[in-house]
Amino acid sequence: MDTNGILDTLSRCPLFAGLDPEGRLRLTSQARQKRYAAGEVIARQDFPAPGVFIVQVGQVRVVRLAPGNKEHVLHLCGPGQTVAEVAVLGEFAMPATIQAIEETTCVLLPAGPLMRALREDHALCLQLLGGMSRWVHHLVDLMEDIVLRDAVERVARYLLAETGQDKPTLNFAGTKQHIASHLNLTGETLSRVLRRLDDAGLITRINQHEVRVRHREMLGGVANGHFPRI
Amino acid sequence: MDTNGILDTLSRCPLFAGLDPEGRLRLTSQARQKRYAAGEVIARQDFPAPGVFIVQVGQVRVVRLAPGNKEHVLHLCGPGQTVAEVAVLGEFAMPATIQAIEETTCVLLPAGPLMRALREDHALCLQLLGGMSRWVHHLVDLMEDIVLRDAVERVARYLLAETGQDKPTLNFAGTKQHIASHLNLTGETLSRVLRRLDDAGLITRINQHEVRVRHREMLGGVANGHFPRI
DNA sequence: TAGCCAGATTGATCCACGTCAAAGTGCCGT
DNA sequence: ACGGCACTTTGACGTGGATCAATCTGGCTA
Repeated sequence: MDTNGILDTLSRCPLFAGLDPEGRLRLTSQARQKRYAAGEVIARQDFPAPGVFIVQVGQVRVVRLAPGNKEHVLHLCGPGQTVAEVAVLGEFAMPATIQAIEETTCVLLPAGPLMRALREDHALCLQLLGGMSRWVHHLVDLMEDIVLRDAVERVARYLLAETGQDKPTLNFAGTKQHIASHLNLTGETLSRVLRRLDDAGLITRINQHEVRVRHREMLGGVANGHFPRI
Repeated sequence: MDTNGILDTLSRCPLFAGLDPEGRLRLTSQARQKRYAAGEVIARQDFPAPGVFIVQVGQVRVVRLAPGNKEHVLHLCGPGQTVAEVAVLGEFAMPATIQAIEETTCVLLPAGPLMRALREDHALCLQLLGGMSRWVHHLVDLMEDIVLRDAVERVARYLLAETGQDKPTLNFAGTKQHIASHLNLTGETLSRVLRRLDDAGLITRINQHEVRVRHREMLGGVANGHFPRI
């Protein structure tokens, strides 16, 4: 087992980075590395969480499933991010399914040892508390987006959040459907919105998987409800 | 200052009930009791959180405000429930406004002392971690409701959640607008939905403020997408 | 290189819910 | 008992985004 790799992953992960090396080492000894194919389900909604997963390589989606083939992508996670903390720490069934959307490797910190570590390690406890607050904050923001903003605003905000003026190009991880679902849109609507933004000259669709942001500040205006007259 | 009352409130509050009496006492010594008129703002979005509030008497709403006079009620809290934990523990600005919707008294645990206590008291830390997970869980559920279910289903679920077969009658706290906003509906739509459910015989609208659930299991069916043919 | 297939795009149509407007209801103070 | 006022209910109408149904695109296999 690649103990060094695991240790390394832990120190790169915001949730565990603040820990003292000794505590990290203790956790590492219990951890396992897991590999998943694209599309594979990592942990299933309504089942107990096997532990906390830290994404090492690849991309993972957290998706809530509901009757009638409905689904909603709560979160898209890349390397360094953690999933399933909530279910583990709250000791309830997974509120959502975790699925790899490309070939992915994760570190799994099994629930039992983690909870035991938690009972002893105060620093770890504080770290996780912070991480959890950030989760709530993120969810509230997501909620605001979905409830209070229309499609164009949501897409504009997403584009701004995922790019910077140093890195104006965004290439979509996985399918656009996943992104659309994350923004609570259909693929069709996302497509149409991107077209409108392109027509307005705010972005350029380079190809199916890449978009370049042209005017950040104007896009910011759109995100706040001022779509330029056509 | 009513120290006994505060201690009592803490032991009744799920978040602090598990604490040993000594720890509770320490917290109590720093706590203050506050009284608010109906409609008064307790803590404002985007400002630092003064501390954690525990509702003693009355009713409080947690509401997210957005440009364009838009708002969304994230949570309605009664006695024993806590608000603002997230902002305090995550050490960021309040993601939402807290407002009394009737005459209300709260216990305020100021942020500084609470964080200091947190650094020393491991049990407290674990308690809060659990509470936070429950918050996330609640938000994810709320999200599912809003994103994946239609108006009738949401109202049906709300009615079921707020009543029991021993207590089939629900009387609305505050205005119906607040409830409607919580379910991401307008007052008008809520009104229409209640009427339809009444017409179908599933509930009875006793008066403007009270509803009686007649057929729990049928309402459960409605909540899962089977509205009876008219 | 042709052919295939998943996903993306575009257009046409639909519908749940919001918005606006007009009663209706019930509570309060005088 | 009478207004007045805030909230609710109901109706008429508009619309954003979903749905359905063709193409279109681009990567992969043979």
